[in-house]
Amino acid sequence: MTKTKAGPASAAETAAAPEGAAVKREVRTRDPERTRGNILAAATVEFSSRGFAGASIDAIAKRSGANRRMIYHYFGSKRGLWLAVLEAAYERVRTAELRLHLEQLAPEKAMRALVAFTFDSFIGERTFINLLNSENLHQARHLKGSTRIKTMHSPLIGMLQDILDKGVAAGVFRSGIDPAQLWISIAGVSFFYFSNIFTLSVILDRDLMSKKQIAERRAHVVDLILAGIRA
Amino acid sequence: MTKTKAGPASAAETAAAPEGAAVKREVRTRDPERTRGNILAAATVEFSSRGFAGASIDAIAKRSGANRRMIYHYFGSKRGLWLAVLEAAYERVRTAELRLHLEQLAPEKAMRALVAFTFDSFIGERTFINLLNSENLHQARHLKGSTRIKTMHSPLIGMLQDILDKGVAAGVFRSGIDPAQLWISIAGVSFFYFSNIFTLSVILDRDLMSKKQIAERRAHVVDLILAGIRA
Amino acid sequence: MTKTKAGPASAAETAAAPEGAAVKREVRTRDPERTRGNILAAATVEFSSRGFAGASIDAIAKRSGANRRMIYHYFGSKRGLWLAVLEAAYERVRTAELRLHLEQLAPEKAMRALVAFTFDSFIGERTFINLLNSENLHQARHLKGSTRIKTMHSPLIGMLQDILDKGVAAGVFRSGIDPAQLWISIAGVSFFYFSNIFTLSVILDRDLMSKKQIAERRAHVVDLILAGIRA
Amino acid sequence: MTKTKAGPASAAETAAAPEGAAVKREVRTRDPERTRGNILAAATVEFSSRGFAGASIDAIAKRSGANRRMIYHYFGSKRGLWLAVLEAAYERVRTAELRLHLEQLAPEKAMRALVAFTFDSFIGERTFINLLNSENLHQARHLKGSTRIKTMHSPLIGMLQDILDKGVAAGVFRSGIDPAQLWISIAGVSFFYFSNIFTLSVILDRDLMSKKQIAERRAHVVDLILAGIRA
DNA sequence: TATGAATGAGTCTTCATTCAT
DNA sequence: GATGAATGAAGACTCATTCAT
Repeated sequence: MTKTKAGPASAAETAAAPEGAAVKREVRTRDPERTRGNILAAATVEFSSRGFAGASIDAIAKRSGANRRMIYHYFGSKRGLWLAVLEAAYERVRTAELRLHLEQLAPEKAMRALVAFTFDSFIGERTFINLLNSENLHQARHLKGSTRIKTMHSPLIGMLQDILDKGVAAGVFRSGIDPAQLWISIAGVSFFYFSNIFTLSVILDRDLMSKKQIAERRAHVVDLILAGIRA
Repeated sequence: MTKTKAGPASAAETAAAPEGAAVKREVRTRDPERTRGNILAAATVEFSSRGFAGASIDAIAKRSGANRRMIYHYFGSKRGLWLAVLEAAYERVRTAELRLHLEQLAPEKAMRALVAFTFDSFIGERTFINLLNSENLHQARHLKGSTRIKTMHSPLIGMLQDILDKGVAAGVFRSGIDPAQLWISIAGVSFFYFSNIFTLSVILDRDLMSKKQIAERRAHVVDLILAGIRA
Repeated sequence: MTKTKAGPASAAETAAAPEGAAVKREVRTRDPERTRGNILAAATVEFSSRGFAGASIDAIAKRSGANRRMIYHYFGSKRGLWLAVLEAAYERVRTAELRLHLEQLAPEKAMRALVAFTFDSFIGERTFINLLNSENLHQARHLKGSTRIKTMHSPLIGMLQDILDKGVAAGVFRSGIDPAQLWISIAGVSFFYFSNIFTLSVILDRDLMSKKQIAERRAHVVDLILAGIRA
Repeated sequence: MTKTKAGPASAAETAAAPEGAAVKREVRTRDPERTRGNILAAATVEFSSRGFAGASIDAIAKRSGANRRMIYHYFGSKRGLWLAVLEAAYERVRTAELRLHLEQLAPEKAMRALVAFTFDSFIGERTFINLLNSENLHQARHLKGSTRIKTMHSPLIGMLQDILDKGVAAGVFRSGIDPAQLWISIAGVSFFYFSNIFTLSVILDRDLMSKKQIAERRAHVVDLILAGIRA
């Protein structure tokens, strides 16, 4: 993201910009890449914590340390900014998924790892959850128009297919399981827990945010899925 | 628009107001119950389709056919109205759950019925999903203050406990399954599909809203859960 | 315009509101008719002196002494306000025209009076001129939608027809003159002088605003038209 | 968008830029005359169709294909640009007037030609009309400061004087007519028709833009003026 | 109970203009 | 000569809420 523009002063500046915090720079040099990045980071926080309608351009500008006008310069509109935030979030998730290497593992171990990875990816990260919920509230209006996201296919489904095939061949998994359906289920049992963690905590009268509860949930999820596909 | 003060003919008119539709009455008699109900119905639509921040008091007033001031009269504030909407939604869900009678069924059949019921309860109903997502976006701020909802415990968990116990005794289910965790899983695999149906449809490039896809999902969900708890 | 609402205090209040000036009232009682009127008066000044785009809702609100929000309450939008201003202006002009009684006069005298009246109606009144020019800049977009203005036909054309007929019968006017064309000409020779008075003053290097120049113009206009239709 | 520094092919390209159209060039060479001209053409369109306040520097920049900054480079400010547009418009009109040669014609024929020429000069050209109206809205603020325009006296008034003198000498025109007043009248009966063509069409319920109506108007105007000055 | 009038702070967005390169 | 980045003020319009009747 950072464009090294090789000025003598720039090295120090690009060093540490606390992401998400309001940025105050003494030296206001020109750095479009940085300005754009700051806005995007600020918008991600605001949008994900308040929803699309609840977030305000003003607050985003303030948080990013940039001028309000710059948002329109770089992103055109509130919706344009939202889309950029969404795309960046998807990209981050997909990138993380790509770092997962399960080819060498035995089917059962691989599946355990994949489920656990999916579960863990939601811990301490409401950002993506909230963005997804908001986008679904708007019926994926923005996502539909994004060619960029459409081409970012999740590698997880391909991995699942491979693992399932190997497991079936090894006689440990039952056959006939649609990997896409299974992926939705794995994501679902994890996502729902974190997405609805606040209301569920009230309804069930438990603190689902606690480490203990999360660990229990993790174990349950892995067990349930593994048992669910066993031969 | 024309206002005629309570004539003798008005009694018949107050009878049936189609809930959820914008109400246009020639004769506007005084009918607190009705006014309140109209506002609540209108607010449910607006809140669930636009989220808390996205919904406007004005739009709700217009849709309900009531005066803007009446909203404050009956519900105090936007947040008060939101809470009332939320409570009513929970109540509707709980009431539906109570109509479910699984006691006489064999454990497996009962479990299948319960999973299917949960799944079906989300079909064609984004209202509750959206309300829940919005409430979680706000970290259950309103729910926490509602004594009414806190006492409305879902009967499903109790049912699950019974079914699991019977199944374990009959040797068809494995033991050691936490009914609350299982309930979250059942809800999760169903909820996530419908909650994220728009983004998932784009990402997976399938029309998940189609009857065929929903039927497939339903079968997968029931199978997965049943297999997941089998002895 | 003033709606006498027969409260004991209202009499004093409705007395003298200096039209067009910023209104500051100590007692801020409710008086919709008055608020609406104040806004309309303020908008007329702003719109006519700055054009549609140049006028600002804020300035109109300030000048009217009303809240900015009230403008939207009463007129819906800037364009709605503009239309109301335009309609009121047309109404004032038509009303003035109706006070003209030329039936008893001899044809030549009547025609002189009508031309002079038309000319005089533009003296010291840029309001209507500017509104018309702005509306034409926008291709009569608003006027087209106004049923109210469409029904306000100018009585002048009918009068012209009568005068022409009588003059032809008396042998003082030539026949075959279209009253509508003549009306456009009478209006044109007067309107253009006042509408373009500033640029013409510069180009011709004369102060066309001076009383002397205006008197000369008036004489020329009356003479030209009279000579132009003479038999 | 791609910027290629002055290649050998660029010479041919700078030849003919269709004035008034948005310019898209692959090769963007340095051509001050052209850039200035493009801006001026774009500004003429924007200003004349939206008025001074309604036009935006941004839109002009976009339409001209030039950089926003260039406008300030060449014209200093929005007002400076407006003045340049106004001056160019006047120049075009004056140049057209100079091409009119009436010296050889008999007084009546010459006068007819002059009136018809004036009338025709407004057909299909709202540009100048709108610019004049806007400038008058601002009380000729910019025109007053333009030494250039002040020296561009309309040759028409001189021509009128000559024709009137010849006509009086020949006994066909009455004496004592001020050529400046007559010029204003000739312009007025023509200008007003076209300037207010939209509102008049609505009010009179006729399509004054139609060829038939314009022809009728032209005949009326010529006849009226000729009759108006006849001896 | 019910209503429309009224408010001030807020919304997103665009304005003309200047700065650094 | 030419460009894109950056700015603060202003644009129209909507917000949730309260007041007077």
